[in-house]
Amino acid sequence: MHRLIMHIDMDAFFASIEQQLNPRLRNKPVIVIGRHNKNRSVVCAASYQAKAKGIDSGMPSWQALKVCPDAICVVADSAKYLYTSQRIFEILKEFSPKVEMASVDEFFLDITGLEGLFGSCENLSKIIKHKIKEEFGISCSIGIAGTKLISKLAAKLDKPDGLVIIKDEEVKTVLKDVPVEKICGIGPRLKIELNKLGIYTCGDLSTFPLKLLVRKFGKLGFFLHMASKGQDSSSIGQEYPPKSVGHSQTLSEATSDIETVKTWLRLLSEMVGFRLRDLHLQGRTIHVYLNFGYLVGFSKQKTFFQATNDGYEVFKRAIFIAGLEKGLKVRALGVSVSSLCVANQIFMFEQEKARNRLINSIDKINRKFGDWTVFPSSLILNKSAV
DNA sequence: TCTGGGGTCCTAGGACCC
DNA sequence: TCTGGGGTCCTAGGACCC
Repeated sequence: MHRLIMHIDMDAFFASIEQQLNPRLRNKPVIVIGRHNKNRSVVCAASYQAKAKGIDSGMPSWQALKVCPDAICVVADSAKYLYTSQRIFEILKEFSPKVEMASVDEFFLDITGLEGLFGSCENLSKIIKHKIKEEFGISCSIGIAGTKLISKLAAKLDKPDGLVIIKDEEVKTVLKDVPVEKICGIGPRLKIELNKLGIYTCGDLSTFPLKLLVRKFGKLGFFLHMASKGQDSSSIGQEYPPKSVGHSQTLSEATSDIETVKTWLRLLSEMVGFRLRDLHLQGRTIHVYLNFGYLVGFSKQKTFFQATNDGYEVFKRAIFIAGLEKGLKVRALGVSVSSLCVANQIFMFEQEKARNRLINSIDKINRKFGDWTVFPSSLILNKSAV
């Protein structure tokens, strides 16, 4: 049986939620930004009224405000969006057990065999759109095709509130004139490289010799070839544990004070440790990243014999790896942990056992009364920034 | 005013083992 | 005499996605 994949792409998700929750924002150009400082943020989402003025996500917010001075800025509240996203996931699960949350605002649904049950794909799409609209007051665009790749492309072709169905026999014709950069996985760099080879559309890409693509791009060459023909065998609904957990922060202004840098590393390490413990994971590889300005910085990593999810331990290792020197002007920094495995530490020594009891108690308090009710005293100067 | 923060995957070179 | 080839792990860096 032919597979049938539905891609559900929420329209201006963050901005739509904000407009729905605050009627004063409706029908107005709204931009959702990542942090309070309008000059050092980027647009996470723009309402369709803002998009009409030329604003789109990823744009620096100062630039967005230059383009559209009357845009209303709202600071992103990821907990709200994640909650809505999970609720949408639950709704979709009622239709098919094979659902996948591709990102906070995108879902894949395997609807193979469901057309009969709901009359047609169009009808099923209408029902899903209606359910989401009824519950959250927001719209989505739906793409349906035989593969994840093409269904995702289809959903983008008619936004907002669109529905595009691409049948297997139509794929070749539809893709022929689609610019290569519309394919998920082909970004700005790859676009330039392909253009240099005279490849501008998926049609161009599909007739380019596979041998040459592989010689130039390696494994990626295979993907490009398959993608240009709309072929993609990846399945839906497989859940994988995370491969890394990290946090990073851009400072409001660059600092050369090592103590401030250490304080931030401690905070980020504690946040990473807390999330790892929440996920019942621990990791052996610690990555530290320090940025000193535009395109200047480094990232270092080291793999340790013993896995950890203790924020203080992550911090100590991060400091060791970073080897902080005087005179560095730090603008942004990050800590992440990978080489993850299930946390099942056995503590041999009384001191370790006591430390573990302490961490568990702090986690319990913080879960009950909110993050950072209890926090390391060395963070006291910076708690306002948390 | 001058680009966030969360991730994934791939590559290439080096070390090391058998 | 003096070194093949496969495999794995580690590290740094880059491209890409939302």
